[in-house]
Amino acid sequence: MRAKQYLYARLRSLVQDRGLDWPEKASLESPKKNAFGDLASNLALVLSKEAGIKPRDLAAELRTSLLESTPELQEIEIAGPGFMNFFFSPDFWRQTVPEVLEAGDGYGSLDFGQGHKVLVEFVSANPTGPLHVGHGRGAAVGDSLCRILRFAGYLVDAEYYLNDAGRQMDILARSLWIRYQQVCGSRVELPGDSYQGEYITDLAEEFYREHGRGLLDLDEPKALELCLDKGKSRILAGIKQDLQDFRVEFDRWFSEKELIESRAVDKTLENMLAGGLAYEQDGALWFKSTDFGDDKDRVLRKSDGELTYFASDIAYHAEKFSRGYETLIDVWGADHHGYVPRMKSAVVAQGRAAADFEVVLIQLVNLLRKGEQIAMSTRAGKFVTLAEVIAEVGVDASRFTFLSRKSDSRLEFDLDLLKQKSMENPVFYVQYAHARICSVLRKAGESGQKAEPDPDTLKLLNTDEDLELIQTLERFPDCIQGAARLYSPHLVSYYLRDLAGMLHRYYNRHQIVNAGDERLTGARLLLVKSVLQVLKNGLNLLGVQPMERM
RNA sequence: GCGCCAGUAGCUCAGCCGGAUAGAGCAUCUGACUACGAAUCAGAAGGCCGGGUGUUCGAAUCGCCCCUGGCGCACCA
Repeated sequence: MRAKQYLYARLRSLVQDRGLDWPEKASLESPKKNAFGDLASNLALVLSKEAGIKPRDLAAELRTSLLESTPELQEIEIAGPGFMNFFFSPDFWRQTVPEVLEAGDGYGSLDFGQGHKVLVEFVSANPTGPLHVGHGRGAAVGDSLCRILRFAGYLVDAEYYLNDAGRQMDILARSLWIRYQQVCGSRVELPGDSYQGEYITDLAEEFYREHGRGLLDLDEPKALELCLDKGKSRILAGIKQDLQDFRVEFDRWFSEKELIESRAVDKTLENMLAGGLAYEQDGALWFKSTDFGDDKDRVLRKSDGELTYFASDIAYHAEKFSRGYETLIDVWGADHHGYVPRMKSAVVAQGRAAADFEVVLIQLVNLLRKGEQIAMSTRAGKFVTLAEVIAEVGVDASRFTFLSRKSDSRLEFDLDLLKQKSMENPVFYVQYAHARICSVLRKAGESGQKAEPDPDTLKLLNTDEDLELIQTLERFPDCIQGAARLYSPHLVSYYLRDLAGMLHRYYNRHQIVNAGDERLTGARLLLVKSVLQVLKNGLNLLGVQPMERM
């Protein structure tokens, strides 16, 4: 990041000296191959036409003026059709080490978000049953995204939208009511659309222990109301517990029921009708979403007077904006992707830019045991819960795995594999690197070997492995920026695997403690300390614990 | 039928706002512990980037057409 900013500033002023603007398509990136320099740019290629000079000639001119004005640049090579490959002096790179150590837990944090207010809504599972593995993935991604965006300079709140109104809650109440009657010995059948999971029976039995057969004397509506309250609060308490165990925090739990009771939904519909965004037809109220790019108009209020979920979702999102958030991010299951254009059009209809509302889609989790797929069905109550997964493989391995893939592609989650402490399980690879450094530092402490971050000491970090490691540390802020810009936590986990790999390589190649030279040991201790810091910062963003011992 | 996502090494996946010889881990084979943690490392092997076509100096990446798989297309939630 530092090198890039430094070079960008200088290149840009050279471009401006020619009376030109920095072209959109010009790149400045660390190339895949070391031979292509520490940083490489296609600037000359892209600018050539506008500047009226052949790419390689332009590159040569830029090269000359840069080398004269910037001592930090050791060499610039011109390659191929006109790429410029920049090589910084080792001293420039080595400055990264004290920079990391000085910034500490803040290393990698950015002003990229510029205090922009963002609301991330995720999980938002109906409180009709415990969270399962799929919710776990959404929880891990949403939570990690919040952490990353905060680190990147956004003001972020995390919110859980509680669908505690409507038909699903009624079904829950009825399911519980019938199970209760069954526990009391009545011969009533569970309707086909009921929740059939065992947790309902457990709740019914708990209910029985508290009230005996007393509820049987109540009117059915009264009994159902009790069942609804009881079921909802118990299940919600379970969800909250699971999320807490999974290290997922929310700033707010937003109740749909309260939204409706506050008449916010009605008001939103009235406004839409008044503003010509909605119309009545066939006894129903319709949103003219086709005016905003949707492929058909959508119903807001059914002809029987019931609100659709879409109606309360529109009101809810309007409400979020009214609380001052500039960008709304929703984390949804990928099976809801068809809902995205409709929600976008609603946001645009409310006078917001389409980009103010973004949806991160989470693909299915394919749960495996011994290589065999485990079939799941929510309605039938046959699923593996998040709590079970946490108990079996632990929070760290689960979270890291959930965050190790692009969220929009399917994920294989093999319970047996994740319990193994092998390379099949990359979380250990990264945590091991962290623990290894801790161990080295302990050893160094025991024998009183110290690290002094002065320039002369740092100069001893002069091998290829030293510089490679340092350059990777220097890229950490770029990684954060990318993850924040693309809403992609998995980029952080890939980065950490890279960094851990380099550390392991370094460790096998170079002696740190007892390196034979006190100052050399000191220099290497500084280096691994800064690696430790970056591993820690990165793991924190994933919600994975940096272990000191394993 | 329409739309969205995916198709990259035997397996699981990165890379995708165009960039140079396409990467990683696992699995396979060969090596490395009398110094700091071998849960590690070094090396080998492995590819018409689903197929075709266009755009251009340059395409895994962008456009169009097809094939395959998943998911959506309600006055459902």
